[in-house]
Amino acid sequence: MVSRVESAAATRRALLDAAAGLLDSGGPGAVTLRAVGARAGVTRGAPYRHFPDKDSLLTAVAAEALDRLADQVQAVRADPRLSPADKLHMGLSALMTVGRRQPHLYRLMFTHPAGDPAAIHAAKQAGDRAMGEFLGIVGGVVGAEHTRRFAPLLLTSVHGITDMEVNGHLSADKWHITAEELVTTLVAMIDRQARSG
Amino acid sequence: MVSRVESAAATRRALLDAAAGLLDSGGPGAVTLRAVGARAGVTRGAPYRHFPDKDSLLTAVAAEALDRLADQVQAVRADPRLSPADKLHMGLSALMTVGRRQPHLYRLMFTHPAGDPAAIHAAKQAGDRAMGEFLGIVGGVVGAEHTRRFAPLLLTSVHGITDMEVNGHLSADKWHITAEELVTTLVAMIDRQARSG
DNA sequence: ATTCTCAGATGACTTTGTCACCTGAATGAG
DNA sequence: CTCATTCAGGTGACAAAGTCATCTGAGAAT
Repeated sequence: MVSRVESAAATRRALLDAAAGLLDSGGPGAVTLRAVGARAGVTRGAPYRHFPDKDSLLTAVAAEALDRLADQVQAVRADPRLSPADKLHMGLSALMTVGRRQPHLYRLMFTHPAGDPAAIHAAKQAGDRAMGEFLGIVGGVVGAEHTRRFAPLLLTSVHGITDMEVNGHLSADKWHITAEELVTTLVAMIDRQARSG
Repeated sequence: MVSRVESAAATRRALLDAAAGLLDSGGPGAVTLRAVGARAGVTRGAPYRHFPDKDSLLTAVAAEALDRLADQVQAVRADPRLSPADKLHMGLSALMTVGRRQPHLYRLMFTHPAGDPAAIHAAKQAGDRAMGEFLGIVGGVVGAEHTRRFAPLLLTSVHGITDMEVNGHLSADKWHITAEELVTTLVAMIDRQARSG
């Protein structure tokens, strides 16, 4: 026996999963409310019982992805078995992995959120949390006094590297370098800079 | 008296300008073929005489923007009055300026091009040219032997900084740092690194 | 037991991309 | 100069998709 709220929660979950699945497999163009509904086992109008509009649904998907990322980074940060350098590497890898495995979702995560204010706020909240976790990890490597300067640089740069790769602008043919090499170089440079002055 | 080809070329030009204008002022959602046609002084079906589909039109807009960027960077690179450091600064500024003044266009430029193969090819071509100019400028600063390593890093990083700023993920409130500071730090680091090791 | 609430279904409207077809003017052959 | 041709552009039509008004039936509250 399923209570009404349980059923509603399950549908909401199914809608989010359906939207994320369609986004992954077919890109933004494949995410239609009709397809989302069908995949979630409901009809085209049902999503409006859970989200004010399509944008809000997409933004909720982005918020969940950012939350998952924040969780991952938090877990890495809290793992006492890892060295600060390893934490940094794993944290950055987590970000790049999203870009590689779910390029459309990655784009959604870093696009200005749209939809109703509540959804937008949730996405920003999740993004801020993810960023906060990254800041903590970077701080463990370069020291608190350098965090303000280097953490944002590291994050934006790795995002740029990932974004360019995701969009096919990092073809190995022409650049003769991989995303990993770029990140390694960057981290080494920042590490050295923070150490020496 | 306007020959037929002149008229057609003018319409094509008007369509591209209209699409770019709508993109700038209203975002991707405002770019409908009907609106583009109206703004260009033709009707909804006319664009199909010049572009196979909407994606190809957008890709052509992106290609032109990339070409303009390449021209700008080329001009900077060729200016004998500028020092290598100034060229680098101006080249990177040109990129960031596009992001700030035309955020939607900027996104379009760095998104995987869609549409018919010819349009896609043109966009890639323009992108490659812009990249080549940047490579040249960076090479003038860090030396040819370091270009392969640092030019892509610089470009992807500055793109990431710009993209994050454009999408509102660089709020000064939380990061306590500006895009300019990030770029300055990055350039200084790379410069130092290339000089010493 | 009755009424209420709300998730979900359905029909309808609007916008938009796209295509088939039509039209008139510039062009090129004779 | 005349006429057939080519092609940019207009028009009608259709399907897909977002959105809303309305309806319905099953759980929840009284």
